[in-house]
Amino acid sequence: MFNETRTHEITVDTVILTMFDDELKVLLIKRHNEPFKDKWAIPGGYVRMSENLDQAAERVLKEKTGVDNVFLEQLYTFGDPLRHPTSRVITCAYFALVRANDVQVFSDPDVAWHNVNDLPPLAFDHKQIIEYSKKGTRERLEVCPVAYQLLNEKFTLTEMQKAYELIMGKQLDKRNFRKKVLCTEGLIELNEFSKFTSKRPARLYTFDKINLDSLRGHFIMSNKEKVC
Amino acid sequence: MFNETRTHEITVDTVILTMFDDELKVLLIKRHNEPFKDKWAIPGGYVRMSENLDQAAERVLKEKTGVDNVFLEQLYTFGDPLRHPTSRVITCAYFALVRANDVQVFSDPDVAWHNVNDLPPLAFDHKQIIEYSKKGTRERLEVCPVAYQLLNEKFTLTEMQKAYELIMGKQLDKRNFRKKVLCTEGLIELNEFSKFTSKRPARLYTFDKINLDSLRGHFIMSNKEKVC
DNA sequence: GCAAAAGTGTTCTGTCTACACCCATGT
DNA sequence: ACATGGGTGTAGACAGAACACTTTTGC
Repeated sequence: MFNETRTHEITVDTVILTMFDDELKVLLIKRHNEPFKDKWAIPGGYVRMSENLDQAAERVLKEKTGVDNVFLEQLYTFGDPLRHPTSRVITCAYFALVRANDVQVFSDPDVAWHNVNDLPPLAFDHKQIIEYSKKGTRERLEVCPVAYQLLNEKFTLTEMQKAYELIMGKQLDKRNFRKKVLCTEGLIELNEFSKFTSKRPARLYTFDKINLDSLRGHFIMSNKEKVC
Repeated sequence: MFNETRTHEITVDTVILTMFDDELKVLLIKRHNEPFKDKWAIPGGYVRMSENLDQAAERVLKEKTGVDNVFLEQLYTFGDPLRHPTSRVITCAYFALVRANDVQVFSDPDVAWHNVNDLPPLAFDHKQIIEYSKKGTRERLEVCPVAYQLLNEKFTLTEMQKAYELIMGKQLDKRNFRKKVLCTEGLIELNEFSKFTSKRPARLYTFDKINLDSLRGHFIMSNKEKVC
């Protein structure tokens, strides 16, 4: 079926997650061409010869969303020979957490946010890649407060708790959550309160940008639901 | 410097770790050709068109060590345009833990085990890849008992503790270690004792093979030495 | 009998979990 | 005054860390 040459194509695919309407959303683009015409896919593109993988992922993210300088990490590389029906494409998957407000609005109906837990039919192995991302985001969040990336610059603790709950896929106890999060390094309590609420105003917090940068890094996908 | 075509080469490189002489060792091969002639490198090879990345890594491992059916996981993909001085090679790095006894002996002086903490000059970005592997192995071990893969089928708890200590890079308390490890699922206490010791014989243990298989999986490299 | 490694429990401390009521504001 | 979401503390369970002596064997 294959001739054993050395030529593969390599792409990056980016799982771009955001939060609104009380749901974790992933950005999908409807394909106009074969293969998988009219199926939805996560944004991706070929890696250029002059850029490294991180740069390629950043470029793709920027091109598709206008979003820049965010939490973006390599997730896993998918290289099944049959993942692309007509050619041999190996893809290095990245995932990103972005603020919904930062993303340019799309007039194009073929670019849309979808609930990560209610996906339409997807092209290639993109369903698997999104599942990996959900797991990766969860594991990442257990280790550092990446959920900030989903929130506005100033946010309430209730908003942050919502972000945690969506990523972790379970409800959290309000008091325990606050106790834990309030001693997170980099979290800054502001003397400002949320307006435009018809209820008691909530205190606003922000997150130290210096620490945000140090969130960037690499990590390994682990398989916690096995032995021990 | 580069023309922006879509042709890259893709390889897998495998960090093969084992344990003997009270050291964690990595298998290195001395290069006979440019680039990096006479430098040491981790074993790698091109991904064939008919195989997926896991299969390519398994094949490379098998070719270089004769070892089969071991803990082997994807680590990270390295794609800096300058990582290879003369062409554009993206490499998907894997790491494996193997039993020293299972590896075929090498008559070739250009294939050798080196202490992971005392490496000779390495080709490409292989030093970085080995550093990633050390970290990845550590994180993996915190989650499941992969250290078994370094030990003989029957082993003493002291031997296992040694493996943990080498991977974790620190000494462990004997009593705490045993308490924790004795309730690991899959560990089987044998009614056999180590011979060939001039001291008190130690009880032997083994590990359930069914559980060993479930060790295989994917995981994400995380960046614990930052925020929180 | 002594050298050397094997084997064995308890206490303390910090972290995670469960859980219910009052507060501040807008309408 | 009431409806709504904001905000707060304590007690029990559990996991990890610190720590020292006795046992078994070969020589």
